[in-house]
Amino acid sequence: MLKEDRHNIIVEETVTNGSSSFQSLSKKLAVSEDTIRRDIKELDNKGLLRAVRGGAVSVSRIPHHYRDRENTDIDQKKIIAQKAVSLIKSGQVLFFDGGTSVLELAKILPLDLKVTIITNSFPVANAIEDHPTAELIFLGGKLNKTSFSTYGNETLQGIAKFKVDIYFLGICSIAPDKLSCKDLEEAETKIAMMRHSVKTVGLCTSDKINSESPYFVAQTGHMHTLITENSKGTPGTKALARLGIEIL
Amino acid sequence: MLKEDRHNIIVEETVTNGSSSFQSLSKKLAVSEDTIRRDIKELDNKGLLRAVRGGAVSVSRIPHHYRDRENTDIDQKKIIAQKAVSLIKSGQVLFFDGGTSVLELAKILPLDLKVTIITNSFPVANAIEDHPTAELIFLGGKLNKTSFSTYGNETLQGIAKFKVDIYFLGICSIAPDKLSCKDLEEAETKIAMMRHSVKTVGLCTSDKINSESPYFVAQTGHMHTLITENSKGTPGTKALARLGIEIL
DNA sequence: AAATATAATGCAAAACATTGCAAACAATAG
DNA sequence: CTATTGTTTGCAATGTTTTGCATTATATTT
Repeated sequence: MLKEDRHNIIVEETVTNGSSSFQSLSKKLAVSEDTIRRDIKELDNKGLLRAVRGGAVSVSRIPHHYRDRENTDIDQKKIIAQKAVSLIKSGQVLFFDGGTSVLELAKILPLDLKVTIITNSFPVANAIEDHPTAELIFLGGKLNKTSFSTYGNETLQGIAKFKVDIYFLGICSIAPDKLSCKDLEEAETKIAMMRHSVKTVGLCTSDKINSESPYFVAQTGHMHTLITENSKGTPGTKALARLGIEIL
Repeated sequence: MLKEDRHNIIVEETVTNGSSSFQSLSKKLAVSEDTIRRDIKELDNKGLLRAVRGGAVSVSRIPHHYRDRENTDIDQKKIIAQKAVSLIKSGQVLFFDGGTSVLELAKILPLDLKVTIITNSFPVANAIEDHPTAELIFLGGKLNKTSFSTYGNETLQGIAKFKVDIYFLGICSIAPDKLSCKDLEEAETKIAMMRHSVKTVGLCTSDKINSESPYFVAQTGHMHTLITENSKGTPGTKALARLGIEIL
């Protein structure tokens, strides 16, 4: 076996599993652990993976604190994303904001869908990068290093240039009367996206229903559809349904 | 058997398997390993495959996708980035374009440097995300899925709002008289960045000197400084130095 | 702090690459 | 037909890289 082949297998193994150990690779490739160690050191230098004690881990463009958030309630978010995707039709233009449920939607976008996605979120952009037919317009602006999205005047002006079909809104907190979030700039972005879309669809794990955050986004009634992972209505969703919001 | 036939078989074997070894080819084609070695060296020169220790690997999965390009000539790019970083002072505002040498510069930016970086490149943005003090302004626009950078009217308008201290220009091709690149939109972006910066610093691995690409960017003379990994001047760099370009 | 596991280092054997050379072969001109 | 030239091929000598093992150093756990 060529060294090149071995390197490819190591990288592949590491990327698909998220990590790999000297032990397992040594057995799998029938070479000593020392050789694997040296291989991984080389691959680390090339930036193809990161060498750690005991083996290697895959390098991810998106840091951990975001990743953690991304992976909480992942099953619920997948259900929500599934429901949301059924609302999208080819040819539409969509706003995606920086929420993690919205990101999940970006990840499962059917490969034959020809849509234009406008976003201020780097993780969303990374997800769409690999999509064959979706077009992406990224909103410029200052970088928020915790949410990995852009904000500020530049971003708001960018949003104002469009009037899109659907805005997929990641919900931080929803009370019976109002939507709110944890960050002033994020709130401003969400407000602008709502104003420049025909229809607003909120994505929300049900634990966020009946919670509040410091920064006001909008009256709940301005949202057209709310998607949660829970199909049978809860008291919270029923109250929102009475306001005329479609619950999915 | 003709040499031509042998070459065809070698390429075919290498492409279908992803790789091939001197040993197996020698047995299969009933010639010595030395001959195979010489064949593969020839085919490598023609670009039909890549010679590696022990055999050859298929060239199909090599540089065309950004994530691969990122890792070619990495050592040279590191040298270039080291030289470039010495030009940066705290307080400056900088344009970084989407070149891979420029990305390397973004990665090694000293942690105490307080600069504002304006870029249209996602990889650069990802690199700067981790930096504690650098501020990042991202230029919105349409996404180019092969270079992972934005382009178009939106991007150009974004650029036009600034007049920065230094533009770090990733060079695709440089001939004695002109800079050029492989993509119309990329060329437009580079032109705009040059116009809206006080000083343009080109980063360029020396194999790109005296090459040409379809889309014109600028007269070479509009660049103030050129950085290559090769410190002792080559005929190519000396010609450029005579045009008044500082060579580092 | 001791015990244990893991990683870096030096080394020698093996695998592989490079170079130079001569034999084999083909093409061309005299 | 023969001499000349140029190319291709295999072989041997020499130089380089890779690899596994033993040793020493460094983390991690108890």
